[in-house]
Amino acid sequence: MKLQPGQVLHMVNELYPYIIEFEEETKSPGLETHRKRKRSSSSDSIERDTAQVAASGTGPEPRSSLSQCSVPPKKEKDASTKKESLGHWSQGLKISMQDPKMQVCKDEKVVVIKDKYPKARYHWLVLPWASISSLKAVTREHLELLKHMHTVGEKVIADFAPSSKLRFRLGYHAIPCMSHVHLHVISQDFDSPCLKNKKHWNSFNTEYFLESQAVIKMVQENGRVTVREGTSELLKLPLRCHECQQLLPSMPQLKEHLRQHWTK
DNA sequence: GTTCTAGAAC
DNA sequence: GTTCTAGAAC
Repeated sequence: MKLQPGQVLHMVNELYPYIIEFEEETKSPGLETHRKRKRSSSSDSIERDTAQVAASGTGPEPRSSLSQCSVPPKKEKDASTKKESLGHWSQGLKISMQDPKMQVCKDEKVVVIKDKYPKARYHWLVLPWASISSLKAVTREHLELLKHMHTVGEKVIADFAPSSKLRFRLGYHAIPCMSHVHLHVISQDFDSPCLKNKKHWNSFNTEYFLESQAVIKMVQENGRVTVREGTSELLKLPLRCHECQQLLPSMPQLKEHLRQHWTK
């Protein structure tokens, strides 16, 4: 949907059934900082506006206005079948990273959030503000950004993990499910109820997990990130302990085995 | 990415 | 009979 000049978009907090996204404009890079500033200030004004709308609009007949807002018209079928652009799960990071409640820390280039389903005691994601869909889209232009993401990842460990012998790894999934480039910063205890299956395990404990340093080196030398053929098959490999290489026959047994490596 | 669950594996 | 995995989700 496209707003026409002068058209007014009314939204009511918590009641509006759609997610509002502002499409990235592909203009000259010189306008970038200006655009960013403009967007953040406009979102401020949107929050104020919606507060006013909600206060005045829900006064006399809250029930009727609520039902009007929350029931989407059925003819909007094409919006959901379109492309995976709006509320699709794979776009979840784009929404989480904008949510101040999710943000662990941020600077002018990146934001850090906690993984919504952490696979270890400490599991953060470092995301660039710039919209980079995946590692496939990464070029030498992003080299400094990748280095910065790594630095911020290490800073988060220093600032938020208790000073202990807890080991961390920083890296990317070779074939991520979620859109928007994100650096995993994950402690090596793998002590988490969200760690449930072979895919979870192997995505962090095979070559499916690309070390941040290796990715940086690859971009430095080749100008892009290439993923080996058959990488998706790595997720089906047998379960092997990352500390002692022992093979475990099932996830419950792997999780039980991992306990013995925890520092007590 | 997760949830759910049929049926394989034990 | 119970545990566990792996594939569908409209």
